[in-house]
Amino acid sequence: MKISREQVADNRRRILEAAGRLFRAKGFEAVTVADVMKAASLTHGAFYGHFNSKDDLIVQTLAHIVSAGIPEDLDLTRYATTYLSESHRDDIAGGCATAGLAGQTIHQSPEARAAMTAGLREHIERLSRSAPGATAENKRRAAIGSWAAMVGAVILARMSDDPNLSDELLAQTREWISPK
Amino acid sequence: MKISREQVADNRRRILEAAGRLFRAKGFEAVTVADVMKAASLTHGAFYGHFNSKDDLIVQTLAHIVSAGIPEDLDLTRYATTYLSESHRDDIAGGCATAGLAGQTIHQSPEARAAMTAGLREHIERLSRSAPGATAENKRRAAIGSWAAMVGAVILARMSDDPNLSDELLAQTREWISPK
DNA sequence: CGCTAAACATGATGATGATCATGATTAGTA
DNA sequence: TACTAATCATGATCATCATCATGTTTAGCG
Repeated sequence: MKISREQVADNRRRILEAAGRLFRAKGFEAVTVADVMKAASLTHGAFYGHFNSKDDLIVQTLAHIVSAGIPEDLDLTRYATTYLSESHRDDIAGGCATAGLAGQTIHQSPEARAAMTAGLREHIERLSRSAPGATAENKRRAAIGSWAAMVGAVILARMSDDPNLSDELLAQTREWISPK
Repeated sequence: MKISREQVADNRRRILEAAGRLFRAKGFEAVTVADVMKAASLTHGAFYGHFNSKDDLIVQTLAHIVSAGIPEDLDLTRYATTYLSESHRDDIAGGCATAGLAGQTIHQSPEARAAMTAGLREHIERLSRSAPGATAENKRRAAIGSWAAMVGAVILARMSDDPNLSDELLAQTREWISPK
């Protein structure tokens, strides 16, 4: 059965969406092509009509996730509060792609790293605008420092199997960031 | 051929050592049991005399890495400088296990997460002692905030495919941490 | 209104890798 | 000095995927 152009575009979108959630939830290696296609309500055979390979899917997915979802005008303090919330920590599949996938992307293809790096650069610039500081350089420093702490704290909080320690990591980092 | 007790103990040590380096360098999934055994100068068949499974190896390796190598009396500022150095960023196989494996451990067995959490708790306590701050609570906050930033910065710096951005992430985070 | 090629489903194929089975050697012990 | 069991090497399994091959349907075009 052939499918309409809109249907095809929607299928591709659903595949990328499903892949994004699954990759964040389980990591690149633990997710199979069949898993992704099933989550997108398709069969594994249809996959290669959309992508050249699983590596290709990873790159496309990263580009798709990373470019979307950054609020244009964000307040760093407010953003940090949301980012370091328990609900964001618990929403791995829907949460920040950097926190969820940066560690894994280090071992991926150059293209995948490039996609993530592009997102990282943009994110830092976005944060710099609303960061505290007199000079542009100070703002950028605050943005990078805060961003590193946010990403690190969420990763550590997700890794900890002790709920109290996990909560504390988020809370202390929240406090630690704001007064600076 | 049977082997002397010391030889066996040494073999096990070499397996854990090799696994530690390989896991950090390539991630858990990308490393095969045969890879590890080869790096330890043994054949894959001997593996199951030492460990029950690959998952078991992961747990033992994490416990082994995490418990070792933390200086008893460290100065937080000095430690941060070393941690956020380019040489540490580039030494993935020999560098900090938290930065190298925390992101992956989230998706591992409960035992693996427990091993990492134990190391994390100990590390935070160690850092708290030398952290700046009037009260114990302030010291702990500084330790957690700094540690989150260090881990996050190294992960992001390793992920970036742009050397300049990577260097900047380390340098800015270094500056961002110290003045507080 | 037919044609053609795209889009998907189904069912291989092939490689990889974790784990097991077997056999040889010898350290440790009686 | 003989015996036993531990340790390792070699060579299977067995399951899991990524990827490919083929067939079917039909959207979109002439």
